[in-house]
Amino acid sequence: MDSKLYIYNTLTRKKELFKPINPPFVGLYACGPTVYGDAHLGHARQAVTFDVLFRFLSFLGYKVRYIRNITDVGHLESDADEGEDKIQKKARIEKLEPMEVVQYYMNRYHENMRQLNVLPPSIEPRATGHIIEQQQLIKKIIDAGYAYIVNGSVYFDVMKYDADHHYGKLSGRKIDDLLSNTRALEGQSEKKNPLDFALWKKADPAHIMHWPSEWSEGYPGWHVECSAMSTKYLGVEFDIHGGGMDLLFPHHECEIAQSVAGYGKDSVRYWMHNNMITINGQKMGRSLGNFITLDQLFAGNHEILEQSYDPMVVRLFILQAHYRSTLDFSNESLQASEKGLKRFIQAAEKLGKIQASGHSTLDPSTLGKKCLDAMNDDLNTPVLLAHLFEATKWINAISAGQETITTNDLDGLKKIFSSYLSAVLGISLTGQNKTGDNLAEELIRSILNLRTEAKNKQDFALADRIRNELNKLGITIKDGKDGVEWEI
RNA sequence: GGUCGGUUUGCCGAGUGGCUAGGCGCUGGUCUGCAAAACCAGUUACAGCGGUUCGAAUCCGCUACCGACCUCCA
Repeated sequence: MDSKLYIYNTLTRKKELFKPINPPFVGLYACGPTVYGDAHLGHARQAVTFDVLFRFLSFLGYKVRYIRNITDVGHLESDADEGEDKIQKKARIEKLEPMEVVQYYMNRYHENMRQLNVLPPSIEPRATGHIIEQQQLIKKIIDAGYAYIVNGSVYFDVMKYDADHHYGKLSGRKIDDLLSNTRALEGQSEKKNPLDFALWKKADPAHIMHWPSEWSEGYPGWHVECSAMSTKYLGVEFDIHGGGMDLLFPHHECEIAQSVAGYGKDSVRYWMHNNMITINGQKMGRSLGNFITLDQLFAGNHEILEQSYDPMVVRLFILQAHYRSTLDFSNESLQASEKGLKRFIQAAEKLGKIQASGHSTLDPSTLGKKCLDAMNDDLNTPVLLAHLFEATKWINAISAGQETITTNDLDGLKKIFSSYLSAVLGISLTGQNKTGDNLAEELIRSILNLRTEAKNKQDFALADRIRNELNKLGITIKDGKDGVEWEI
């Protein structure tokens, strides 16, 4: 395994040569969603980013164990470890079991991932299924002296930890700065210090999800699940841990502290963080309420969407930017990606029909290396795509008879398309660019446009005929002052 | 306020001390009954001001603006 993959390590703020701890095995962990709402574009970016990493490592020949968790308990709504569990809140509002909420949104998440051609991870552990592992880790941290118990809750002692190690080394924070910036809730906190975070919380009587423990009937804190589950399946030390940049602090910082405190060493070799999707220059986020869900995107069902977008279009849109840059949502950009995808699909079709010749007028021999170099450079998917677009230009030229290619070179070209575009980037080129539903909608829309034209020409006989024909199919037409509406 | 990051051609978005990123759009062309589609060609920018350098969009400094994190968030 002699790869030259460089990845940007948030811990060192540098691109580093990737060396697995136990080649050819690679352990990869990425923070998945908290399932209390539909997945949005930001979740798609996280999932696609680490899916591509998973695919590329596998492509390079590594045996990758990819863990992507589902958070189904434990994240509270407000700061200072107070407030209501989000899943519980949803359950209370909708009169469901918390596990029903979890199952519902998890199913929908999986469906969205399938649509985006995101491969299932090797293991998808859930926090509620690893309460014991979390308790074991908490116990280790207590035994090591880095946690204290108050009224049945267990808190991580950040000051004590920082005295021995360095709390803030991932996010570049200093404990003094953090302290001067905490919005401390004076008085009622059980914590010794506002920076301390909960490892285990005693459940108040209204709390639905709780488990027995030696400290109290309660539930695990925000950050333990990832530390417990990653090390359970990947070992105390593993290769890569990823997630969104917004998890960098405090979530991942706390994970490091927990590992060092509990296991006596850092668990993670390479920390990777994908950047945010922005909308009008501002971060898209659940808490900001400015997000577009994937279902809305795929259906065109949101006021700022001019049309629906195929999941593959969304995937290509995401991959046309580097994962560490912010990516701004706009209809124009998505539409540009839609055209680009079409270009790839048509090139792939042509590629299957090209006849080889005695000699090549183009030299595709270096293309494979360029593609590999792009990916090796911290997963530079936009550059890889640029090379692949270059290849489509060649394919078009060969197809038009302007250039010729040998069987050998043709095979090479085909191989590059299938390995990089399909296998590594996960762009599916089946040509099923539109779902059946979207196609039907567009057919109806174009028929209605014909009718509008007829009406404009005073050809009411034709216009009425179209309406009657559609009526027979159960489609009702409603002429309004803002245009034609229809429903089935 | 602290920490970090960004400012690239009409839009999105890579990149690098000297050589065309790419996609979309636009313009022109090929094709075509017309149109569309498709294809081909053209479209050379790097916030401002200083500095380092033979040479900087690329390194350094300052200024302006934008954003992220510091509270749950992918």
